[in-house]
Amino acid sequence: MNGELILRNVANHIDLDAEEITTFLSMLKWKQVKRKTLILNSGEVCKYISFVHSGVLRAFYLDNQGKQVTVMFAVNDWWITDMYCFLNYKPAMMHIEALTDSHILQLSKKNLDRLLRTVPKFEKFFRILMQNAYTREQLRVIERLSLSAEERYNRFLSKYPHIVKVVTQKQIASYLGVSPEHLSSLKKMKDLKIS
Amino acid sequence: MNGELILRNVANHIDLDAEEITTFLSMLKWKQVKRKTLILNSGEVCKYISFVHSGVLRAFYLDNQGKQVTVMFAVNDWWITDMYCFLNYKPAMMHIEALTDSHILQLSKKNLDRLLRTVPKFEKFFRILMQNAYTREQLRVIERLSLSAEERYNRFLSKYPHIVKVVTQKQIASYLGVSPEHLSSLKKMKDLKIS
DNA sequence: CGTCTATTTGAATGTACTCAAAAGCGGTGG
DNA sequence: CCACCGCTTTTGAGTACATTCAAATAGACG
Repeated sequence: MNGELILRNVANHIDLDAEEITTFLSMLKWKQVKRKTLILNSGEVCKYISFVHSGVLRAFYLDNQGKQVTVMFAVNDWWITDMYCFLNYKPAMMHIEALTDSHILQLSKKNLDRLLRTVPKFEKFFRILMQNAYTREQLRVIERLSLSAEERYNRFLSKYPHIVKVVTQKQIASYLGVSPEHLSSLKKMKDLKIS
Repeated sequence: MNGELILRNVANHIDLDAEEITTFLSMLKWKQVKRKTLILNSGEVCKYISFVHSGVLRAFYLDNQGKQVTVMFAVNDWWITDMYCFLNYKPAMMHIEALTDSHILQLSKKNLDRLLRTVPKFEKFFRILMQNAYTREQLRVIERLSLSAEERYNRFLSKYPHIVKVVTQKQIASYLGVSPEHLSSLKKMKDLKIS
């Protein structure tokens, strides 16, 4: 329960001196959340970007038929927020829920702006964060457009084995864009092939 | 044929003094490309990020069945590259072609790195560029997962009317993830509804 | 003007969805 | 500690949406 993990996360991309570390840490708010808690509700302003120290969170969008669309999962050492709404002070489109009891560190938009002004190095850090998020999301688009449901499922399994262990199949289905029933039948076909 | 457009693009997010402007411009390479030219081929290292001064470009991915998947369009005042491969010196996954005769300004990875070191303000500029790219791509994922082909087509029409005018229907189909035949029939159904 | 590609049209096919019901699993309270 | 409850997963049938293939038409470019 200290800031080591997040500091290492930052240190992957930029070097901070002791004072900058203090400034940064002072802007973060520790939060402990229980399983099934929503840390963000659609409609409310998304004030924070959250770093997951431990646990698993999920962002999802409720479409107009009430279906949950899983936008992202976040396990420890990941950042999560409704980025568009966070950056633009807009009401959130997404919900963010804890899938397990979790410890998170929250940085408010105000503190982020202050941080970027006072410690410009963080511009670089967030540039890289955004770069990675962008290229990951672009790859997801490409895979959605060029791969079958089965291939997408296999890639998910090999890319995020640690996530597979901790989320339900229904949630994976809604991330991949297939119905849970169909995902179930894909799994069955896979088993038949093996045996 | 001067740097006004790109300087205004940059000035939207950061303020540069005369010297910084000179430095920046000196790192750019003007290029004139004819319709149907590939400025990037899949497999070759993606050396440049390109700013479109005039014309229309398209990035696409060739899937293992030889089908073209349109990753993005870029009209004037937009940036385009195979971001992942550009940033990581990897062989490109995409092709980038000019759909019309175009004027572009190219910034090499080396110059970008140098620019970020010598004019740190550009960290902010590229952070914002990446932010916008990320949130746009995330919205695309959400729309792909929650909207029907018809709705996605309608959103494309209203969001990118200027692009609709200059690209073929087949290319739009491959951006939206539907077959060109099906997009054609969607259009027909729309016409019937109106009349 | 001729050629090449895009678009349209229609038929047959397939992939994935919806709906309904049964089985499995985990968490909770008695 | 066990029994029950609720949610997830599985299974199957029927359906819908979108694809593939083939052929005709229309448009764009040299």
